[in-house]
Amino acid sequence: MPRAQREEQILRIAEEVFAERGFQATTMEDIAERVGVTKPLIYEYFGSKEGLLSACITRARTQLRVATEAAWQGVGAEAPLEVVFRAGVRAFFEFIEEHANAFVLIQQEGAVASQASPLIESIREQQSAATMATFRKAPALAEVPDRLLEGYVEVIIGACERVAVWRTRRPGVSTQEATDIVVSTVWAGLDALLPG
Amino acid sequence: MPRAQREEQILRIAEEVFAERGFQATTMEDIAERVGVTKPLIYEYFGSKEGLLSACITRARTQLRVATEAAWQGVGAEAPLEVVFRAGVRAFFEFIEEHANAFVLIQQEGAVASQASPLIESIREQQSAATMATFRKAPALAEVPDRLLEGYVEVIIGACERVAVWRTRRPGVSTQEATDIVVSTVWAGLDALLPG
DNA sequence: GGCGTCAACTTACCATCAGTAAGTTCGGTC
DNA sequence: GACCGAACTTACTGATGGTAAGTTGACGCC
Repeated sequence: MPRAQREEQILRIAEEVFAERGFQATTMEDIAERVGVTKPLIYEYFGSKEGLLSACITRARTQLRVATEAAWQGVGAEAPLEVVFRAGVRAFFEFIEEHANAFVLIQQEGAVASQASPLIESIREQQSAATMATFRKAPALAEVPDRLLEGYVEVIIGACERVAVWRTRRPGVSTQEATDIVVSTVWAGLDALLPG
Repeated sequence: MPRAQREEQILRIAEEVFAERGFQATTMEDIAERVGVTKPLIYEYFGSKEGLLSACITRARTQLRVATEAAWQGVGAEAPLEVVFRAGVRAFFEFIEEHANAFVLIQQEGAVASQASPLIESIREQQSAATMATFRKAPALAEVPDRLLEGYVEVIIGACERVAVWRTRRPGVSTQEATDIVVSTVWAGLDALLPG
């Protein structure tokens, strides 16, 4: 099997196994066996156990970024800020629903590995930065100082993550409802920043 | 040295070492050496490496609970909801500032260990439950359905955590400012729930 | 004052698993 | 049909989590 294809397969399976058993409890041979190869091949491709986890996380990060960008694209650049904001939040909850594995992985493996922790943090930073960029484009928010806006964006990122976790314990809550909770809580505060 | 005292010493040092190097990179002998005993004694007292981490986290959870309760106590039960709310948020940021070690530990070791992840989650749940209980006492929120209120509480917990992390990258932000960001963002949404 | 006993602690060991060195196989290319 | 490089394996090492079997010493008790 060509390398690129094998790597993709390993990543898919590793994400699954890590999510099931946790990083620590998973051995490289567990994964190798399930893929149908032997350990050294995985070391050849990913360097170490942490390297493999890192690759899984990086993959998830890219997928989330693509999904978020698509959502904003879909709503159009000239839509009112609230609509853009809502589209991004909604895309997040839909992404989580579709990639439950990746979410469990990230949720559970906050940082077994010294490398993983910053990487997971980098997912949040990616989302913060993207949200900042979107807000910065809105003329209504032009006057708001950077630092304050950054703080608000952090509130949003934290709120989304926590509500997503809460949803896993409350399966009745739809993505729509989750979106509404975040938007309605935070929007009023954000709205107060707008002139008038 | 009597057991209770030795256990406390081990916990203090373990929290330090775990926070410094990360859970995985820390060996039981690192800790034993720094304490001035040998490995098996720590196993005798805490059962396993995960058991030791769990004990560290549980300790931090208790400390946070005590700090939060003290803050609410201090403000009085009849204070307006916003005042009580603000006191809790502020206590959180002050706690984080005083217990940077514990916060790094929890932040970094989201879940090396299968046992640790639910325990860290239980800290958030402890804070959610306490906040829920406080809100439920407020007559103004009596009409709000449980599930919606739960969602709002999750937003608050997530916002606090994320802003706390953000602060570690932005050392200029005071606890007062962090409190203001969370309260001003979320309060407007919460206020909208109040009748009138 | 010796004797038992229990808590605090150590020495010496095992088992597992991350990581590696040295191949082997095989498909394509000249 | 000899060469070469990519994909892959066998067989090993070393570190470290965890444990079994002591040792030491303080304290109570007759």
